[in-house]
Amino acid sequence: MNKTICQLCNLKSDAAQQLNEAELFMLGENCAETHFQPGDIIIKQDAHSTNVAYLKSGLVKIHIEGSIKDKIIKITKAPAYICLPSSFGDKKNHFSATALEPTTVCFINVDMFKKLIYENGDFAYQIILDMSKSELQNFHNCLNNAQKQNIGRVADVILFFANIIYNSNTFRLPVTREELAALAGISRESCSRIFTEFNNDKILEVNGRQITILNDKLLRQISEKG
Amino acid sequence: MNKTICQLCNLKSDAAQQLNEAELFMLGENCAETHFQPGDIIIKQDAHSTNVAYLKSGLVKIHIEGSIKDKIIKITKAPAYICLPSSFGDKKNHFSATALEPTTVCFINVDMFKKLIYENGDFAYQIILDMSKSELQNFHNCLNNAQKQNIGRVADVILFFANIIYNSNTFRLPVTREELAALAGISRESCSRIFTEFNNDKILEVNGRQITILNDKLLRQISEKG
DNA sequence: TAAAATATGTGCGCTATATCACATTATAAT
DNA sequence: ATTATAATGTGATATAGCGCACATATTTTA
Repeated sequence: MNKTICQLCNLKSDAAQQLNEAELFMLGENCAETHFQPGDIIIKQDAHSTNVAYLKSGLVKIHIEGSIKDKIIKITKAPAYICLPSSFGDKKNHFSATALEPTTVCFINVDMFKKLIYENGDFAYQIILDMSKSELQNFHNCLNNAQKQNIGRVADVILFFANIIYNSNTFRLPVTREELAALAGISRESCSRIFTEFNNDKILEVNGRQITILNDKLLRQISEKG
Repeated sequence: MNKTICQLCNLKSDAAQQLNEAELFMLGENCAETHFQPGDIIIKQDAHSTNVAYLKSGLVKIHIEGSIKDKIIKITKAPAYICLPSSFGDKKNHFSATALEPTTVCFINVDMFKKLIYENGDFAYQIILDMSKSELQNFHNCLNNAQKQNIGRVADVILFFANIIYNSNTFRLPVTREELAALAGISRESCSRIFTEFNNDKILEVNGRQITILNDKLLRQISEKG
């Protein structure tokens, strides 16, 4: 396992910022930094999980492979631990994670991670805080998808990219229409039609994957009303 | 705040079982045991959250009040911490919790709870383990609801009561048809029709809320196929 | 640069399911 | 016991959105 120098890292997680020099050294000794290109699989569903994955930089999709279609659970940007719950308990990956942009991941030995939880209360608390926020976010997503109709879901996804991922009203989608549909939980065709509609109604300017939000207010209304 | 004697409690959570005498004493000093009857509100959505809620005995529904309809997120039986993620971070209840059966809840001061996380690594680790399992379960539920059609969702809910809650093929539903529909994410009418169908097809014997599973195998198939 | 493979757009019919309307039956309140 | 209230069942209707089929455009590979 390639060793990493965590002490010098300026992209530490909130939790790792609670660690002292000695703990950071230990962490580095049990940590492997790996780079991924778009499309590379970072975590493979159903595989044995022996490491905690910390997303140091980049963007990934968390997805689950069904019999036919792939369902995208969520899109996560750095910094974040990904698929943390899979690392505990049954030690099996419940989901896959695939890079959408060039991405750096630190794989941390799960026993070392546990040791840090046991020995550093501040670290443990930060992990719990992270998991709490993540879980509430997930619930929010699930409910949105459960209650809204297609147009609202697509509006949601666009606002998510604009506000959470890129902090800009102009951005290039990191996913295909098919993936966007899988994230919104709708069919590719419906997704396509809604993009056309948004473009015609001057809510978006759509140029392939290049998106500009023209009518933010209306888009929000659509997202809220469902 | 009524004091509780946690040392003598034989319904301790996995986490609390990691505590020593002194810690259990402290816990008891910052803990109020309260009883609820079916229909009683245990946690109110949007209210300020100052306590962690431990479900010592009984059964509750976790739900979110929409503008018109109520969506039931999940049903949780004792022993379990409920709405834990709401207690951290923004300290606001994101969901409501309502008793479905006579229920006992221990409200634990959140600062005491944090203190235990900071000071006892085994306690912290158990909490993380609990949250991990709970989150994976939630994901599973969300995905089911996202991908299955109505008949599969209803089959799911019935199997959930039989296998997870009551461990029996004969049981009395603790919820109305309307609530069951809100849990499955479908309309009351559709739910009603599916019950009739299951009864006609001799998959279930339905007598109001009294349910007997007659054809477990078929019910599982329906649940899996969606 | 050509060819193959993906990705995307769009018309059309079908079906699952929500919703309305109302009858009927339980349950709670007086 | 009797009324009021809530819960449940069921027919009829409307429609959102899926899936198919195929055209077109874009990207990748050879």
